[in-house]
Amino acid sequence: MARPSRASQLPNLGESIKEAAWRQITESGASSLSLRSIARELGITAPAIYNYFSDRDALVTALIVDAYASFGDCQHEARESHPGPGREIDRLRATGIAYRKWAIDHPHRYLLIFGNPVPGYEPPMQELLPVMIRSLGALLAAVGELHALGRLDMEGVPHPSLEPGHRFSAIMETADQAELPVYAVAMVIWSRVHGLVSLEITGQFPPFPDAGAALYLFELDSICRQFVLPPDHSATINRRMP
Amino acid sequence: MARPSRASQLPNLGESIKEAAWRQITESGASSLSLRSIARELGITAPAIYNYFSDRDALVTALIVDAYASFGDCQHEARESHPGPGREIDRLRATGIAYRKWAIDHPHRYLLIFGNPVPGYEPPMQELLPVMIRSLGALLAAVGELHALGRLDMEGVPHPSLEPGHRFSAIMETADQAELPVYAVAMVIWSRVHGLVSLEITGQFPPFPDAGAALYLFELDSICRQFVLPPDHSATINRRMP
DNA sequence: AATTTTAGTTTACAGTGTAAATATACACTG
DNA sequence: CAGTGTATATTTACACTGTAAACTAAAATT
Repeated sequence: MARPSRASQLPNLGESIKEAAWRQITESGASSLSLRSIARELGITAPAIYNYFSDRDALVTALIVDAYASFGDCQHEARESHPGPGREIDRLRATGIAYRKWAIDHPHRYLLIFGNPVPGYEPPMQELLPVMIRSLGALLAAVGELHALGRLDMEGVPHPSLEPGHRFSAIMETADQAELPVYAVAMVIWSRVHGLVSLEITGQFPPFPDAGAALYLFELDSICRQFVLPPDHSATINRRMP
Repeated sequence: MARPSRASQLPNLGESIKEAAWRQITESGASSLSLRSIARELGITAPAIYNYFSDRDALVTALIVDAYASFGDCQHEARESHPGPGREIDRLRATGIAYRKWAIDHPHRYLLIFGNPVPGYEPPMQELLPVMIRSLGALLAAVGELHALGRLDMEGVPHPSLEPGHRFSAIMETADQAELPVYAVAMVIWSRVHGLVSLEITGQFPPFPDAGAALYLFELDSICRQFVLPPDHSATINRRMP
């Protein structure tokens, strides 16, 4: 008995493996996923998985790619739900709201891609970069269009210069030099949003009901107030004078 | 041969185990630590460790407690390095600076206590709460004294109400109801600082030289500008009128 | 129909955490 | 000092993990 007849085996085993992996991850925590128990759940033997994923790491990478795709979809959909001129702030806020919603709906996926890496896992950047860029591209676009309208307040934001040889250099080399501060602002926004969300997801939060939602909305407001200039008003005027 | 003579064994084996564990963690990543390889490094057998730690989890807990203690020391030292009245902002900033410095000096310790938890590890809150409270107490004190001086701008900060039965309820029940917004502000500050630092530590950062330091200083400034009112000025005056 | 490829199985090996039984060095007691 | 008890290790054993190698039979191709 070396191979069951096709009738008795489920089609699309590759996808089934990933599904089982997600099921396990979402209940038993992040990196306690085991090839053997996946196989058990699917009624096959463990080495059979190696026909679809060369490695445990390869499986993890596939999961990460899927997670990034799902996250990226969610981000871009949110942004595109407020089309048209004059709604740039709505687009920025919508991506922010969607960020937390997706993270709370899929905490383990969030931690898988943005948390600290799985034990021995070294992420293959070449494979992950495209999906990473796309998923964070929504925020970048939202900030970028505000900048294009002259409505981005970059006061005090450090103007970065390129560092060659870094893992993310590929992203940056294509960018316009003049837009580098936009990246810096996006980075700050991302870090704030990530800070709150990751603390909330990992349970390191105060015992206040709806604290997550309330603090998150407060932070979105803070972000808009700090970085977004009011529309029109001809040029840049100092809006804060003590 | 069931037990080597005391001359040939190292004293304080309990501490030696933790040291070996740290050595392994700092080089081979967070949760790839193995009792057997610790034993190998110390020239003993694996089950001997069970005389000092009832579990692999117990060892991890001990490491976490130590990490919190080191982190807490660092935080309080930073705060106390600017004593005296009129230097409240210095104290707040110093704890902020120290926060990142400690995290960068001990990235694995940082991820161990503030990152996503180790695979199957369920943190024993009863044991960890005291060290957690103490370590975050420095920030809380820095924010609290500003509040006591009427220099804390809590505009828009959500006023939380208590939620019973939460893991952290013990902390909060002792707190003055009127000081709850102080906790909220401290929480926001912590989340911003944690967001930047955790992204920097896990390598999810743009390829800009010193981006971490520059963005971090920018965020500290943002925090002070948003939450700290200028001294004196009799009462509270609206400093932002558009 | 013969051959090759595909997609599984079985077997095996080196890891891991940990429970149970065992043995000995040391500290106490009679 | 002899005898006992306890602390601290070792040995052995078990269940679990990822994964490499050999093998086998179903399906596709020639």
